[in-house]
This record gives sequence, C-alpha cells and structure tokens, in this order.
Amino acid sequence: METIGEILRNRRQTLGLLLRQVSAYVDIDQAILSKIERGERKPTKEMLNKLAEILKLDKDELLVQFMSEKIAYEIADQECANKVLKVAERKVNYLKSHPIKN
Amino acid sequence: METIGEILRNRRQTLGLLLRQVSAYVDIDQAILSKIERGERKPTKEMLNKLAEILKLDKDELLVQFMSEKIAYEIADQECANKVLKVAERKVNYLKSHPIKN
DNA sequence: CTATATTTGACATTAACTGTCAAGTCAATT
DNA sequence: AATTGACTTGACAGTTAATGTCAAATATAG
Repeated sequence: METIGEILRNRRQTLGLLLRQVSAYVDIDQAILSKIERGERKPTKEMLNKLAEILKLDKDELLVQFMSEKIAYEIADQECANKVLKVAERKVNYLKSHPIKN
Repeated sequence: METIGEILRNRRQTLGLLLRQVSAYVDIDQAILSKIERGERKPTKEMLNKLAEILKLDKDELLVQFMSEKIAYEIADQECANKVLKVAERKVNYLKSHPIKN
C-alpha cells in the first residue's frame, strides 16, 4: 500500500525530476517537499494540486489518496475503525442530502 | 440525524441533570460543556468517557459517534467523499493487518 | 423581582503547524 | 581525499488553532 509520499516520490523519480525542480514549481522550500515525500509533513491542497500538475497525476485521485490516508491514520488504532467509517458514510450522505450548512 | 452534542444534551436532560453537575463530574468548566453540547467545541476522549459514565451511555458507541461525526464534517463538502471513505477502509484494513507502526 | 440555569465573549496560555535556513549526510566523480 | 550535487535534518521564529478560566449577559422558572 503506497503512501502519498511514496506516490509523489516514485512519480518524481520516474519523471527524472529533482526535489529542487518540483519544489520550485510548487513554490515551496525543497526541505518541505522532502519531508512531504517522507511523510513528515502534510501537503496543503494547493500543494497537492500543483504537485499533480507537474507530476502529471490526476488531481482528484491524489486528493482522495491524501484524505483517505489522513482518515485511516486517525482511526486505525481504534478497535471500531470500520464501524466509524460505516457511520461516517451515513452521516456524509445525510449531510449531502440536506441543504445548507453554516 | 443526532449530533454528539444533541445526544449528550438530550440524555442529560432526560436524566434531569444540570450542566453544573455533569461538568463537575467530568471535571471541566460548565461553559465548556455547554459549548460541547451546542457543537461549539469538541470533547476530548477523556471527557467522552466520563460523559458516557455519568450519562449511562455506551462508551464505544459514543466514541464511534464522535469520530464518525468528525470525519463526516471533514469531507462532506467533497465531491468524492464516498470514494474517500472506501479507500480509507482499504487503508485501515491494510494498517490493521500489518504489524507495528512508529 | 430574584434566583437559578445556561450562554456568550474576552482573555491568557499552550499546543500545533508553517516556512526558512544552514549545516549535515550520502553517493558518485574526479 | 576533496569536490560536487541531491537530499535530509534539526533549530528557529512566526502564525494559527485549540484549551481553559472567568465574569457578564440572557433566559427561564417561580
């Protein structure tokens, strides 16, 4: 199972790009990109979009990977992780089917 | 669909308890409990456990409600919310089936 | 009106997150 | 071994977010 960081790093290397080049495009310090690739920091959505662009990855897919990873790590230690996800799904559908929010 | 806050408040009122009494048991300021019940603040897991005790609610169930609500609000605005949950489930199962972490 | 319950907001404290930078490691090359 | 280039690491400062405390404001009941 590939983490976001691994996806980004593998893709970057496949394309033969350097940290320096990618981080310049995304407009962040290369130290940050390095940390993101190693899972030490989390990218913002803006960064993700830029990364998807330069690495020619699907933006939505990358976002899904990112958010699901975040959630998974949040709850993986819980006995009831799967139940949490099931209930979350019900709540999401409820929220979606129901009009305005704040 | 009942929020955590509503669950707590309804239950407290059903039992005829005052904010003051419950907050004393949980050992927090009653202003905080008031805010929790109205969704303005999030309880910690410790608070949740104490609340479950004094309100005679199932701890695990309350935790599930809490975490799923948190997740639902995090992603409900996303087009791909359901996909995120599906992928998160796969990741959770992967993490669980795989030995140690950090 | 007053007494009790709850809500609200200002405030201070603390924790978490961010980006920047310089020094450090590591591998390949000369 | 010294140099070079790519990447990593940790200290630091700045910003934002979360937390608790308290007193004043509202509301509700009697």
